[in-house]
Amino acid sequence: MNIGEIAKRAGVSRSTVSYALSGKRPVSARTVRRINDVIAELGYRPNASARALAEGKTRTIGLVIPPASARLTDAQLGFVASVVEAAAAHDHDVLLSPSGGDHDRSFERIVTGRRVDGVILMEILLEDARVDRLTGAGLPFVAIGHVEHPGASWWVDVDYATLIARCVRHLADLGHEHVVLINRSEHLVAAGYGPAVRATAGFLGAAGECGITGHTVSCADEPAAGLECFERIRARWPEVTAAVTINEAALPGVQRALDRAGLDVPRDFSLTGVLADRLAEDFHPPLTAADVPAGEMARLAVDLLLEQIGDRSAEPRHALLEPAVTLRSSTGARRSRK
Amino acid sequence: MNIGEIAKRAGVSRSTVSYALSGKRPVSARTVRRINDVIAELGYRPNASARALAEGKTRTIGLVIPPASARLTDAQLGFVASVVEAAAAHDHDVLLSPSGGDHDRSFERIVTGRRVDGVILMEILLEDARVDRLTGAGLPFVAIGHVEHPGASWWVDVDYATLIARCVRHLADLGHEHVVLINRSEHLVAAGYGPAVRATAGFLGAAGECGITGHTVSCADEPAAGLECFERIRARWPEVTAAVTINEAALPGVQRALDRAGLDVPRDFSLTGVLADRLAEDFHPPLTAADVPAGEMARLAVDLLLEQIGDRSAEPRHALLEPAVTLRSSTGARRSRK
DNA sequence: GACAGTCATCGAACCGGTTCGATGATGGGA
DNA sequence: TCCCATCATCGAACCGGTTCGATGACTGTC
Repeated sequence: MNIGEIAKRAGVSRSTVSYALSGKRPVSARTVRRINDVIAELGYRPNASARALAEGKTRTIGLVIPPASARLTDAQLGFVASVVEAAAAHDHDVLLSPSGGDHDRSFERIVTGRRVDGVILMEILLEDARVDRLTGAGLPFVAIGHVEHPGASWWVDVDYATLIARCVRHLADLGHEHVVLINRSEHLVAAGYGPAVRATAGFLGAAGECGITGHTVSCADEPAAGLECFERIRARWPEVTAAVTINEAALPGVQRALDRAGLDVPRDFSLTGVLADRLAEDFHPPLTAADVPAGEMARLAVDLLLEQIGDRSAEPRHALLEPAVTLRSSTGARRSRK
Repeated sequence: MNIGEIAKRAGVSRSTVSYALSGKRPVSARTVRRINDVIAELGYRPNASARALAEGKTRTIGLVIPPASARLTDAQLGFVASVVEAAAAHDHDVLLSPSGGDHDRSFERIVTGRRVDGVILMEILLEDARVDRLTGAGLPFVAIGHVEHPGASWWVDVDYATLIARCVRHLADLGHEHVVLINRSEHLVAAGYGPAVRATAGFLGAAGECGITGHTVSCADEPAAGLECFERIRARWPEVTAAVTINEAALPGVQRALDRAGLDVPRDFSLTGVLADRLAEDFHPPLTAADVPAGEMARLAVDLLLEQIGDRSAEPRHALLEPAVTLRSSTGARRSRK
């Protein structure tokens, strides 16, 4: 069941079989046919490890995911699936590696064992040790999200600052004067998680420019936290008439809180933010929001990575996506209170 | 940066370095120390492909997932993450392969390329060609779910039939006489997806035994479908006072429909089923339900797979989990109507 | 009919590990 | 003092592919 066996049965040398399969040198049509017949008969497939060893290419990319303990969000899940599909479309496989927590052995295995040709790094922090580690190891990689000073690196990200700012301006245009940002968890903000930090910056900047009052709150990535968080907002800042959010997981809780308070969206309260289209559309009413296009980001990341693998000296490239804020039904003009 | 280089700098042969690293033959303490010093200095790590080729083991397991087009549910997502963690705990990596749709090249690559030592197969159908393919190829595998006639194979599953039957009996005990099963999508039922089919069987069987009326409906795996589905149920069978479900994704829609209809749970309507604990707890009120313990199943599957890989002639084993139906607050005695 | 130029194929080396049998050094016992 | 174990280490073969330089057969030309 190896190439030598095929060669023997076809009456040729091992190298001829190899060339017949790869097409890297001409082989007579008759010989190719004979070899193919034998291969079909025996159901032969080249051994991936042997090929990887000889070629120095594994045709595999590593995908570094957050550990299971930090429950993956819906968006992250979609991203993983899309990366796998995009890689499959290029005949590449995907090796998963949890990182963070105590699972850094896995990350090290991937980085130093030449198991993969390159890596896609999810959930980048503004300062991220893994980025330095990969740069140091000389392993091609594409980051999802970008560090504070990206320098010469490859990455794909959504421009949270700009998109959140657009949401704020949209609300200001509708007459809202007191708005709140429902951010991701305190922990992520403290750790310097890009989207959380940049959303805050974009929010406060735009609120200042528009001359309206902007409050920010952190909220754990769970429905229960969303409910609790929204009720706290109502209690603390009753004058707030609109919210902006990037916290997808908290959304069901926010929905529940709105229902419970008897607030009609958008008549009594407006809600918008940066969220996967699917979630925005599942809300009642559907949310005016900018998409987080996980599928597109995945495809882009894989394309960039393969480009980099193909030409190790290529100029670093990146993509900062700015999906449009899609108008749905969750934002409306502020009504005078009382 | 290869073993030869280490050997040269440490003044020993390649085999000595190999033995020092693996400990498969004794090496003098002095030599080990010298070798380790050189390795630490150069940051050497053995090449995984070369090792896999020589050992005939890749230390990698394949995880066959549904294609991204069939959006993964929350439970599936958690399962993937848990498999990766469990494998990492045994110093194994996980290679992902979407299957179904037009992505079967990827599945074939995994199966025939000796890229993995074994496979975990998600989302088994009652008749599943992939099971036969793997059996034929002689590649160790553990199925999540079991085919109709499992024969001598390895698998892990939740006993949907029994659990759903328990839910029905629980409702019957509370006095409910007209209950409905909210199943997964029509498509899955038709394709012979185990949980959907077995849930139906368990539901109808128990309803018959208890002498109550049981209706079944299919529902796509989306919140919107859940809402629509629940309203159809109310219109068609107004006498129904309780529902059993295995459709996690439809839950938010069901919740919305209950709210909209002004039904109080459990006073006016009871709801139970087989669902991930997390989702059951996020419901309002928290659902009385049996858990789908994705993490435990993942760990079990990995353990079984590694056992099988370690001893290829081991007797096939399987696990049919029967998590308890946890009483929360969503089921109550039927009130006489009107 | 000798010669150059293709074309198809072969053999050997290589990728970077593991493993087996052999060998030399050391020490203990008779 | 000789012999035999034991211990540490070495060299070579092997895993299953790819790739390079070489070789022989065939074709066409003058």
